[in-house]
Amino acid sequence: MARPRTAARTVEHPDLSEVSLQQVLEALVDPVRRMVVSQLAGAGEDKSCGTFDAPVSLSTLTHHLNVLREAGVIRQYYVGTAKLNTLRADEMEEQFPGLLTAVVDASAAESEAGVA
Amino acid sequence: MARPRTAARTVEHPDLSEVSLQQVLEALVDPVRRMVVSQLAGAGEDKSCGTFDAPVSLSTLTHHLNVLREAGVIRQYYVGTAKLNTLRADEMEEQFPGLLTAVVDASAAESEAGVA
DNA sequence: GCCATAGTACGACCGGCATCGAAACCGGAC
DNA sequence: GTCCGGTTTCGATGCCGGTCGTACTATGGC
Repeated sequence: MARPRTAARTVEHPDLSEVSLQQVLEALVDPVRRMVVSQLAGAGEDKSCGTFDAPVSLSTLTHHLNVLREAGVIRQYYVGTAKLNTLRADEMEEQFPGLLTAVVDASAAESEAGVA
Repeated sequence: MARPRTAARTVEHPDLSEVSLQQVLEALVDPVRRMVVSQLAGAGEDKSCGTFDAPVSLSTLTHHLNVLREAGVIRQYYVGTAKLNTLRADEMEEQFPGLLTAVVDASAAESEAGVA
């Protein structure tokens, strides 16, 4: 595969114009993935794979992160051994106005209600 | 079953406060159901079951309408032999602000782009 | 009463997705 | 070089939801 030795591992990210609404909705419909998105939105900071609080195994979590990345919801990049994740909130807002916000807000509202 | 003979057939609708975000997203993630919602939003008028343009059989369409109703997205009521469907847009907006709008708008934008 | 029309209920089939464990991998620390 | 922690890949499994056909019910018109 002629993998470059010197370059840091890179990750492919779709241009949001190539992502379908269907993909985004499928990405957001899974509760685990919505948890991830919520935690990213709430943290305000990038999180590495291992720092998510999700009731699944690590391999499953990796899968979910892949789905989110392919749907253009998150961006991933390597820093040393860690792989950090960040929301592509601004780009999403441009391509699907209000969508991510609505889901994150509703999700937050719901978990608040659950706590209260 | 002590089914009343004289009363018109009635349909059960959930209170939107009892509907979970999960349910709504699951309802909106299916392309056929999103078609239905888009057509309802676009028509501005109530549509009977048979008037939807969807690539599925009638029984499947009935199933989709049931899912949408149980998710609180649409309201159904009988008029003679017809069963009319209408969006619960206002209530949805209150319970899940911006969500339905974002999906419908994105859906419309996407199909426009497809046509263009 | 009888028929036509509109919609529904039921059961079956099938494909896809979430999930996991185990093994491989990679980069950095020592 | 060697080890380790973090992350990914792979294959297998199991479940859930979309789909359909058919049989059924209900309403309204004749």
